[in-house]
Amino acid sequence: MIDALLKQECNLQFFHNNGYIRKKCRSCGGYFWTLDSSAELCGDQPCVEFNFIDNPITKKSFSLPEVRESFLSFFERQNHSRVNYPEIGDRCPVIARWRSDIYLTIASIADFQPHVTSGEVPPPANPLVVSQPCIRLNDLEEVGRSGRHLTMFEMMGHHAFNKNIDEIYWKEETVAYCDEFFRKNIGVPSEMIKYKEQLWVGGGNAGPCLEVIAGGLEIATLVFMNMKEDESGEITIEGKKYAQNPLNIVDTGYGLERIAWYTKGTPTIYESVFPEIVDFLLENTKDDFEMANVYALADHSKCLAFMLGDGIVPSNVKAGYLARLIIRRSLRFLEKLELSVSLKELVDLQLKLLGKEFPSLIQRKNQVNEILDMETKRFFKTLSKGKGLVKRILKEKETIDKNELIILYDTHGMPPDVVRNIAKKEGIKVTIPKNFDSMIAELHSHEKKEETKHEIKTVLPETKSIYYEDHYSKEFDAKVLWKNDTDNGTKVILDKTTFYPDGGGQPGDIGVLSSDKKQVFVKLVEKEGNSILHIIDDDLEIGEKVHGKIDWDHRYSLMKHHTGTHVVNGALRKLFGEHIWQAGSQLGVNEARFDFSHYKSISEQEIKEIENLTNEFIKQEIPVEKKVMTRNDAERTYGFRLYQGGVPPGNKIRVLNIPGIDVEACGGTHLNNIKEVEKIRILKTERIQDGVNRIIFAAGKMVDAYQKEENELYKKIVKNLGKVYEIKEQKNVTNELKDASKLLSVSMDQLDKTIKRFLKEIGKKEKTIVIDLTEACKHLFNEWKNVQKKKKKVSSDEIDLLKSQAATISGTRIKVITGLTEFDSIATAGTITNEEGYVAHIYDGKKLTSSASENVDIDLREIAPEIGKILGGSGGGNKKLTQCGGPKKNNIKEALALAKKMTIKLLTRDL
RNA sequence: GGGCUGGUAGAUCAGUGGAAGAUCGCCACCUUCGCAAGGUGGAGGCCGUGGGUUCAAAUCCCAUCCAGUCCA
Repeated sequence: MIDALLKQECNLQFFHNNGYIRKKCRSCGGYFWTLDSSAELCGDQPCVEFNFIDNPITKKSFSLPEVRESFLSFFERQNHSRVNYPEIGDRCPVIARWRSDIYLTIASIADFQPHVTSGEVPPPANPLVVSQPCIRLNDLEEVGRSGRHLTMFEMMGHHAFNKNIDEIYWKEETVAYCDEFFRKNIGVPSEMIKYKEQLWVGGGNAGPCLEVIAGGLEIATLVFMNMKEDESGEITIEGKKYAQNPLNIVDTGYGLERIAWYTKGTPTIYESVFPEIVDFLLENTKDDFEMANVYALADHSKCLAFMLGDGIVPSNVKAGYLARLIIRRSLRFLEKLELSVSLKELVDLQLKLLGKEFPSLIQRKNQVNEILDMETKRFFKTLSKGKGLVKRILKEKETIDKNELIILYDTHGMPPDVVRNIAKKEGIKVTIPKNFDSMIAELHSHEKKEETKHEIKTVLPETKSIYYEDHYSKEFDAKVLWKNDTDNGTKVILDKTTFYPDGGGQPGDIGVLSSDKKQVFVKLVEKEGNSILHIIDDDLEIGEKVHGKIDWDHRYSLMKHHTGTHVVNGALRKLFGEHIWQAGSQLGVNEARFDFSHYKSISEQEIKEIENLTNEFIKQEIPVEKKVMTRNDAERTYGFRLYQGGVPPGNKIRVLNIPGIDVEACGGTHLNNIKEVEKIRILKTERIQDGVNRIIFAAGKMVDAYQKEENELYKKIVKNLGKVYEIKEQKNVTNELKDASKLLSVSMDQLDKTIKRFLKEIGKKEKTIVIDLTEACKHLFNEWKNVQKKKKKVSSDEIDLLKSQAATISGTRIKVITGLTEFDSIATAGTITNEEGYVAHIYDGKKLTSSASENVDIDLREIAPEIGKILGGSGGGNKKLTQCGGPKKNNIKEALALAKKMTIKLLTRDL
């Protein structure tokens, strides 16, 4: 059925007019179009070998920029527009910021998915042409070895989006353009080109396609995307049903690097793509090396130049992990090649070479350098830690089996071949299972949780959102359109509202709705589609007219925090660089938290800088622009920077612009001028993940509230300390509290409690004069440590005193001691019985320790539980040392008496 | 987003419920013309933090913070 479909779909007038004939490949059975009537093979791999190596077919050999420019300008002449974005120019970034389903840009069409391809958003231009840098990590192992795989490549594409079948152009023109481009611009003779019929499937779409093959190499793919996955579709492909797509999309992909390679005919693609880098590596490597490693490293370093240059921050999550993966692979290739250059220098060279064609990359040079430095250090630290681990395992077990290899890699990041090398040096052979990678995959394959979403679709009346017309509207009149009683309360939908629903990190409004009869409280506001649901604590009737009023203090504080978040974001970017990107955000009435990508933790100094810059911005009293723009206009004007908080659906997006500071697509409610934020104070920063930091800050009045709280805590602590420490100066309260909690290694809310405890435990009476709180805490901590030490070190006077109370057991030479001490009972009893001939039972107020000298033949475990019982507990230990205790501390005399009695009984048993 | 580790002396790490250890480093002394090395002795620990279980917790349980690592 598919064969028939393809035959019909690919039966183009172009082929017939130009003398092409349709043939069936003798090897793979696929159909292809060719001018060569004697051709029996489709020309694709593996049916034929490459025949352009060392034998370039074109007259001219093309460099990458030459191929790119030739392509772009050819299609410009055919009325295609180049895409263009501020900051990066004629392309999209390699990190797919506008998409939530993939991390990396994997094809030129990815630039336009999902909104353009679904028909929801018009294309930025139609038709258009782009040379899109792409990254694919699927065939990582093949890179460098196969001679043709790359992780980073450019996919050139001319795209047309047809609402009707062929309003722009469709199959005939596509093939004609392609033919002309290859013939006239690149110089590929027509008779060398074969068009192979295929079915293309991917990302929920499908369509017929023609693979353009020359010299055994697929140099372009022309996809005619006209189907989409649909349960009620009539065409079945690979078990899934497809129906007609509302758009007929021309999706072409021309391999920039492959075309250059084809014109140069070098042994592998790598010499054609980065000749300078390959040469550079060869100059700097030692004699004995594998060429595949040179190629892979050349590729990876270019990939990194794009990843890091486009702002990916290495991390253990998401796209950041992919960057780290490539960094670590590169570092290992560097080691294997024994190169005298660092990864940083290598990527730097790549940036230098790419700078002309991709100027935005080189602007991030400093951050890229710093990131690579840090990542290199981190990797070697991991390796040296792992090395110790491997050696310890070898010492213990003298072998490393597959389970240990898996643990070493999965938990400790030790690549198996590195483990093998370490073991080899120790003279132990380790075999790596062939299916190691799949074993790791298997390990992780059970982790996915199936999320079942039960979407009950009920048609709800729509609500008009007043808050967008005026972010400051506080009251309104409306009518109840719908209601539903649930466990959480009654939900009502009004015809219009200014209650903001919970979403996008901004909590919903609270307030009241009043009718003629009563007033109900709005607890929660939710959004479902285009309806806004108010969850109320009482009941309202459908059709009732209500007057709504939101809790303005609540909302205004949220707005301050929301606009404040954007200002903080802008300040961070200004201070640290363009790699700063929102990773999450949650607003509150009291405070807000903002997560962002950055490659290191924020220092105390930096916190001050962020705070200062943010407050400086606020003082500039910049008006906030709120506007609704079409997606294309917004992207053209502001770039992908817009999508900080995720990608909004639809063609119209709300743009919040604080000129010169920050611009984002944002559906929240905002202030009219940033001066209304008043001030911002950073309460805390933390590193929530590798490569992701969190700032928690307060805005407006809440700053004072936090300051007040801190002042109170400070006063309380100083008062407690006052009995023992006379504090002369009050310095910066925040800093002093921070220092104190750091010093005592407790969190701020534990500070008061801890200081109280320490004061009690040192039992100090006399007063000490100190400069400030910090010094008082230092002093307190040292005193406390001394007390702890003293407790463990028993004074010899105490020992002598106790020994003098010893009673010799009649008929033996053994002395028994029972007594109380201020010192640690274990230490005391232990010290006594270091000398021969003693049994000691010592109580220190917490527990009773029984200890016997080495030469005394006694099992104290017979005694411990018995005397423990008297104290209301139990006891145990080993033969010569037991401990016991319990809550009934008043019974201690009785317990000690029994201990003595039982000791005598046990020791005189055999007499 | 999910999984797995680890947090004990300045560093690297032992320590599976009963008196906190080893190695290196540090300090002092001995040995030496001096250094390296060796010998003897010593200092250095809120066992990440908070709770719980227990007569008793570095150890078991829960939470939390920090660090590492793998996967999507």
